[in-house]
Amino acid sequence: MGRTPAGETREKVFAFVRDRLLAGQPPTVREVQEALGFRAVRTAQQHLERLVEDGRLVAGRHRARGYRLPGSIPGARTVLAPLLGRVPAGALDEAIEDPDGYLPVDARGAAAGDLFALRVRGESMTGAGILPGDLVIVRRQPTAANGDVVVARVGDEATVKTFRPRGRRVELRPENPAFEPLVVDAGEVAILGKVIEVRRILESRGVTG
Amino acid sequence: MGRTPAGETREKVFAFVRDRLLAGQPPTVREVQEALGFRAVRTAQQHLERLVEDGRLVAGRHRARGYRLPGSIPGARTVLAPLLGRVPAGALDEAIEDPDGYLPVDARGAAAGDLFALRVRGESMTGAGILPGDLVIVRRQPTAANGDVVVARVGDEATVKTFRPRGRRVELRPENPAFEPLVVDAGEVAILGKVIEVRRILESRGVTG
DNA sequence: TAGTATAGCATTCAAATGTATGCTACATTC
DNA sequence: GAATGTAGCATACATTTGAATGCTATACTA
Repeated sequence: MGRTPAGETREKVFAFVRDRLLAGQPPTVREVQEALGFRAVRTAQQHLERLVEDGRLVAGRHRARGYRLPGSIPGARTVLAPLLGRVPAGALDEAIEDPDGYLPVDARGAAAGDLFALRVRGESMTGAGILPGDLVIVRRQPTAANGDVVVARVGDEATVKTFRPRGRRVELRPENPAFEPLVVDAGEVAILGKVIEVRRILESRGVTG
Repeated sequence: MGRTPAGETREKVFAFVRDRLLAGQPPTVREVQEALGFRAVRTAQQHLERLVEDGRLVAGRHRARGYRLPGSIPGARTVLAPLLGRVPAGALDEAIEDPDGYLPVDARGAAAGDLFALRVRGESMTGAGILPGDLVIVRRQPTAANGDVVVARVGDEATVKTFRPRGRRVELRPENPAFEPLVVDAGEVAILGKVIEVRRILESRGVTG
């Protein structure tokens, strides 16, 4: 097999490895070989070595699937957040054990296990551009700042609302004039987490799972 | 070392593996062993086997770091869509070479290279829940169906609008009464793609770059 | 008390996988 | 045209890593 123009193949190698890494599937050298159509392992290996030399990849020595992107916690940028079918009445951990699927999320600044996703029901947040059926990505945290959009549980029901502390009480404010704010004692509301992203799927592709 | 209460250790094993998988770092059997403090590889291995039997994990045969969460093949359907800083006047491909970053997208039903992302400017689509600053995930396609939200280019400007064919003309309709629909000859408008997803980042985490 | 299932340990084997050696061929440069 | 750098191939080797064999000990149950 003849050679290809300078640098061209290497870009393809890098793109392949990068995509696999960001997708959470570190490739083996032989997977790179196969993906690029090389007949020799060594060829893929050399491309990877060059990418490491150029500082575009870093290699873990003798580690299976050991290539990583530099300057990043190994592969940790994109994580899969479990999509919970319903907000559980009990512990959140239990619901996470049996998700409806997973959403790929850029987790920069959030720990892997701290994220989950919910499907929004009702029109109480349409004023904030959160429509029924939208998916919210939530970072688990027990408190929130004034104005944060949070997932909170009052009694057995969990809702998405804007968080407004009112002294010893808490206002959970819908962003829709047709709905009434809910004001309860701080002790009666449990903050499950903060909404860090909203997604709307316009064309059904389902979710991974 | 004596035994621990039934099931307790297995839960820890599962939690460890799940967290590692969701973080994009599939563990080896020996990493599980070390993390749980087992003195024998076999012990970790057996726990993993049981988790597979119970259907809580799936194992790739003889694959290094081959354990996965069932029903989700992490990354297999997740691709990275390039985020274009501006809609290019010229060919889309050129802009894709130099993106502002990447967004992880569940690509079920779409080829990897067919997706890109744009940041929405202006308030012309607020009625459809698309706010300024939102990110739209776009699948490249030259045509669209009536009612699709599309990215279209008229002259040098690209906009996000609802697509309404009007015979030989095309109506690009904003979803905001404060804006006027744009009606032009079909020849004057180029459909760059269809918006298949809308995202809003409520807490700055940047985008994968 | 015997029986069974679970938890764990020590060790070995085999497959997967990273790494190295040596070679040919093409393109560019001097 | 020789030198040099890049691209690619075939193969061998070493480490990592998944999988297997056999054993001991504890808890629970019939």
